[in-house]
Amino acid sequence: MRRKNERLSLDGHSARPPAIAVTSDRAERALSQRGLQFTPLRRQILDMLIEAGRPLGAYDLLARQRERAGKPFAPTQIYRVLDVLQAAGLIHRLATQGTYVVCDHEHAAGETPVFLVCGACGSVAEAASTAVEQEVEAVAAASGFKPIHPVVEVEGRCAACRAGP
Amino acid sequence: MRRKNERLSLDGHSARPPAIAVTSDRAERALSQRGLQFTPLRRQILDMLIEAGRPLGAYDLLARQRERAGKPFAPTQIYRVLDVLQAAGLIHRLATQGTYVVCDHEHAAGETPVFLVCGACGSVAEAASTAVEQEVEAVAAASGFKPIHPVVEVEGRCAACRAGP
DNA sequence: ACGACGCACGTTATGTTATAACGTATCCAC
DNA sequence: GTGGATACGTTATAACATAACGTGCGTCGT
Ligand SMILES: [Zn+2]
Ligand SMILES: [Zn+2]
Ligand SMILES: [Zn+2]
Ligand SMILES: [Zn+2]
Repeated sequence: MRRKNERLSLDGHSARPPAIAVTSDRAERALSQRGLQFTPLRRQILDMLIEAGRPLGAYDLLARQRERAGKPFAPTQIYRVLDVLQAAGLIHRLATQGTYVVCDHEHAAGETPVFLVCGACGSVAEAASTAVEQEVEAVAAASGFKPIHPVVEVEGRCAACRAGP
Repeated sequence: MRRKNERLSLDGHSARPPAIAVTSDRAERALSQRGLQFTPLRRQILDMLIEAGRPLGAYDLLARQRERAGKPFAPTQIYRVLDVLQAAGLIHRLATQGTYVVCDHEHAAGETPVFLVCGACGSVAEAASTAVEQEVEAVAAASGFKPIHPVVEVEGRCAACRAGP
């Protein structure tokens, strides 16, 4: 049962900018749709994640923000910003690592994000798959379970690390 | 005796042998195949997870082991045991929760474990799906990524919680 | 004007999960 | 008997996350 409506928007290696650039406009819209604002602090945290081009931990962001602002910051503040950005669909949390990464995609309903995490170089690529979503749904349906938030993270080896040292 | 996981764990599409109980024999075999031993400490931790019938955190296990032994234990010791049991395929770590749960299945190659986590009652059912494995493989192949360890955890509502309060 | 409300941010403290680094003992192959 | 692998003990620290409470500010209904 091969589904042909698969969308595989894979955006290569994390060193490169995302295919769908996360712009101020996108963030602005995503937040204001929810009655929230794209404040300077939120912009700064999001910018850090964009610039890093890879997942960062909350305390990593905390340290960078302290440098950047020259002021003390508390973990709480970072986590609050991360919660908001995540709720707005601008970033994802990687459960296997406890890190946060910019979202590459405009997610349509019926698509599950799939994260390809290279165990060698640490790069993470985000894809979105309707087929994975459907198969997960099938597994859940078999036990009467209703999926709300599927998490799919795959540890493995990226193309670059398979090719050379 | 605590209520065991209900037999929700089906796999996607193919008939497969029913989930097996985790016995001492299974543990003994799984470990010795790797040149490791099923020591008293390892047995105790595994037993706790079996008796609990649900995922437990490392520090939860630590506290129980301290009670049980009347001796002080260090987190390191627990994590070492968990690492060994996980490597032997006897338990799984749930990344979304930071907890550990006994494995329900004899996993065949080509099957991805799928965890159905009820956000209402906290129950976790394990399933195994070849279809999910294949679709994840397809997504990975599109970017030259080689999957080694797929993680699939689905937050949602279990059959019981959908039925009534 | 005024109060009630929601959002955004600041601050202090604490809780939870996981690993580093080093030491001891045992067994077994060479 | 030396070296390697396994297993366990101990101390300390790192990394991730939340609780609880307070301030300021704009908006809205009255
Ligand atoms: Zn995304
Ligand atoms: Zn790589
Ligand atoms: Zn399993
Ligand atoms: Zn439930």
